Amino acid sequence: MSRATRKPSSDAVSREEAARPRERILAAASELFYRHGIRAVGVDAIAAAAGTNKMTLYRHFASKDALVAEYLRRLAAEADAAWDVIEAAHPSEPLKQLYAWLESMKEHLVHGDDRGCALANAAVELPEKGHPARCVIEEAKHAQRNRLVRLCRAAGIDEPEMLADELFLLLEGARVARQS
Amino acid sequence: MSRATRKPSSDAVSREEAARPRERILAAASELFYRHGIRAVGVDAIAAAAGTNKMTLYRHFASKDALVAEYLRRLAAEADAAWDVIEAAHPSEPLKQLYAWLESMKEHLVHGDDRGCALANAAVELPEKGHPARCVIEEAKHAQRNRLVRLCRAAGIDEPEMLADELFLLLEGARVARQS
DNA sequence: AATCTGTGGTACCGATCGGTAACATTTCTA
DNA sequence: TAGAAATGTTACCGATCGGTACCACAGATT
Repeated sequence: MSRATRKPSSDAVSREEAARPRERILAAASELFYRHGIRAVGVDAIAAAAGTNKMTLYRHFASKDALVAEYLRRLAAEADAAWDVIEAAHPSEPLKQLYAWLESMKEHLVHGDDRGCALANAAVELPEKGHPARCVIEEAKHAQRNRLVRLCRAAGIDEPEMLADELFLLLEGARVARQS
Repeated sequence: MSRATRKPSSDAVSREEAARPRERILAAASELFYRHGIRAVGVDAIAAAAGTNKMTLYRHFASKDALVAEYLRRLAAEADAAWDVIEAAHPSEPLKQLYAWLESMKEHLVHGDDRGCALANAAVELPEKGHPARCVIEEAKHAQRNRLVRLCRAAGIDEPEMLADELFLLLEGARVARQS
């Protein structure tokens, strides 16, 4: 009805908040994919939620699969950025970084995020080997685990890989258990 | 082409192996749902894999959702039966039961089952609150956890709920991590 | 003013989905 | 053996899916 997505140049604010269609589409897709599942959301619904239409969507993304891949790539990048923030907050204090990470994970578990890990969910919904999103998922998960291992090692823990795997699996388990 | 699903009465073997359509449909659905995901499998594919057709499927199940619910109900029942087998194998030895359970879980993780927990996957694919399958999933997961808690308590463990939750989450995490 | 690019709008395509109608066929049972 | 019940077969329905063609309209550039 009363959308105000027009005239992005005359309004300095809308340049930032009602960003270019590509960003709005990605934002809408993120929310809908996470909340309702990837296969449950059609491209029409995404375009509508982004305040645009299907054509514009397909001008920015070659296919729905490409959009899904980009959605997961963004998630992986955000997770990596969160790691960087924690690292910057406690420079050269790996143990504090570890605690900060655990705290942030706890926060995600307690509030919101009641649909678990978006990457893991995507892996469940897209089991086909050749899907362009699968390699994104696997790479991201490996990166997360490696980063955790590195941190445990830097913290001087005896068996860094053991603890990292344990934490990693516990976190994944908690996220998947929260849904049921 | 050369299906031999006819004449179940004249052949004593086919009475057992090529069972009634309802069982064949459930078996086919179980395999397809687990391997490719629930939303990715159509009723036509299930009927074809079961050596029958869509009409017969709909004579035994009111809808696809009902079939999904029954599929999950069967899984929960099988898991419960596995518990009973372990319990019967080591009567009044809860610690041995616990080890046997861990061993069987390890077995499931190492061989096959590379798509994780079917119930958890279903929870990811069917996030809608009102879906008939959701209550089945939640009830089954609660039952699993309760049984594990009871066993830990019977084994004389100090904080049975703590250990049970830890094992439970680790298992869920391992299963979901195996996919990525 | 003319043009070019990005976007919105709409209508449409072929495929597939869950689900049903109607009828032929087989199998069980009385 | 005759009828009842279950199954097989085919065609179809409306809805939705991912994806595209075509044209109108806006803003920026020259």
